[in-house]
Amino acid sequence: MPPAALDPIEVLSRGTVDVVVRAELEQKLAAFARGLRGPLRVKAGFDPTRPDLHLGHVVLLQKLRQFQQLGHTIVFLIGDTTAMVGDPTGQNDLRPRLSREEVLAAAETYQAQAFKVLDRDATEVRWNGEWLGKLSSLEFIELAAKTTVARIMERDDFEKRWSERRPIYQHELLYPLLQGYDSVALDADLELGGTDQLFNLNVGRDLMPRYGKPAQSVLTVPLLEGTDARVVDGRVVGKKMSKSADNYIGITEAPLVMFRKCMQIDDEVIWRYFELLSRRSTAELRELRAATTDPREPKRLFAREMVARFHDDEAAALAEREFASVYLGEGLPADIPEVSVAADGDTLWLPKALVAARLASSTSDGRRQLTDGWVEVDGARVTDPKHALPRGAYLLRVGSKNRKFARVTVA
RNA sequence: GGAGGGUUGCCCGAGUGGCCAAAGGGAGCAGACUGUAAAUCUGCCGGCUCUGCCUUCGUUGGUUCGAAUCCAACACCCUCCA
Repeated sequence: MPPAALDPIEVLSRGTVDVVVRAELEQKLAAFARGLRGPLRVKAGFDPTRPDLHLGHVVLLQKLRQFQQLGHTIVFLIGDTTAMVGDPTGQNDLRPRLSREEVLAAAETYQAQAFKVLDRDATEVRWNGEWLGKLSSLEFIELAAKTTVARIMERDDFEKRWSERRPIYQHELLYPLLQGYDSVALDADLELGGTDQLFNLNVGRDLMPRYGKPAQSVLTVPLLEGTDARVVDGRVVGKKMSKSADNYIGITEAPLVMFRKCMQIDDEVIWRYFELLSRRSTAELRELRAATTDPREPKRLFAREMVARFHDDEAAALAEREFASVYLGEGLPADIPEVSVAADGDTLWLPKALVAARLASSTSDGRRQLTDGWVEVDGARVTDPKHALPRGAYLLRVGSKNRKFARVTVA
């Protein structure tokens, strides 16, 4: 991808939601561009609890990357201490406390994945335990004295719970203060986060002048809609991408899986993905969209771009060919899961083989698949729910369009 | 503290003694049509080597030949009164 010189104004516009305060931030960027000041310290906090990054996380990482490309410094803050407090999410579920080892392991994976997007050399990695761990109770009280209850209660979630007389724990009120204090400790010039972080980011902005430091600017990026999103009346509608909703594209997923998931994105929604995730310029995308006659083409381009980015060009080319062969033709995927199962007597009942190969969730399910005609053994359809496989090796296929494969050895 | 309403499968929601593994919708899965998009249509959608059996309708116990349905106690949620 040609990393064309980035325009700071575009960085602030494309794929952003709130920019607080825009004029102020533009001024900081312009001052740097004219050599009147050093690079901005751009902070973003990461909760070291969810190690598997997907494209939704990439939206933020990519925005950070753009600031790196403009020459600024990214401060990648691992919230090892705040993770133990838990950001009040409005849910009343208390997050399980993580052990030190778990936090370290999660942070490790997180970084390994994040640096697929960020330039490690232009990134400063910090842990907030560094200063939060040292905060004395006196200092902590001082910190608390710098904001009012009214200010904290402005947060929608708190306001709502208060009016509904639902519990708000004191530590929840303190969380934004800790996050804000991070900005003080890091001398952040700008903090980035998802739209759901706007309040917390602004607390940091408010806090800094009270410590005699210039207020950080704040920029939020949208929470990417999942792969099941649709466009209704010209707007993208859908739940945010998440593993639990199973509407995600993980950046460590196999090339073929990634390619396929991209191809399954809605024709209109794909432009949202392009806007937030592609390295192509806005102008280029506009042209592409105008020139598109076959709606599959932009999806192929996007799929290729993502696979190339998280794997490499070769993998992307291969995934595209494999996709055409496996899902559009009669080819077999390169890696088919293999399992070996012990025969039950001399044979193995086919539904059990399907379960063992994880193609069916239960023997009842497997039996249904058979009677519904989904199953092929070595290329021949089998519909008898009592079918049993003698000892030997078999290639199982379930589904004809959206197919899944497994090699099973009955031993 | 008093009075009433509620708790059903992934979600919403019907069902008030057998015909209930439980209507209907949504989600999901597979298929047709396509371009592995959408929309539409069709089938499936608790488990079990399955024309049968087992477990499920907040929890526990009871009535009954038989309970998601009736009774009791308990838990949680909602509304009204104090």
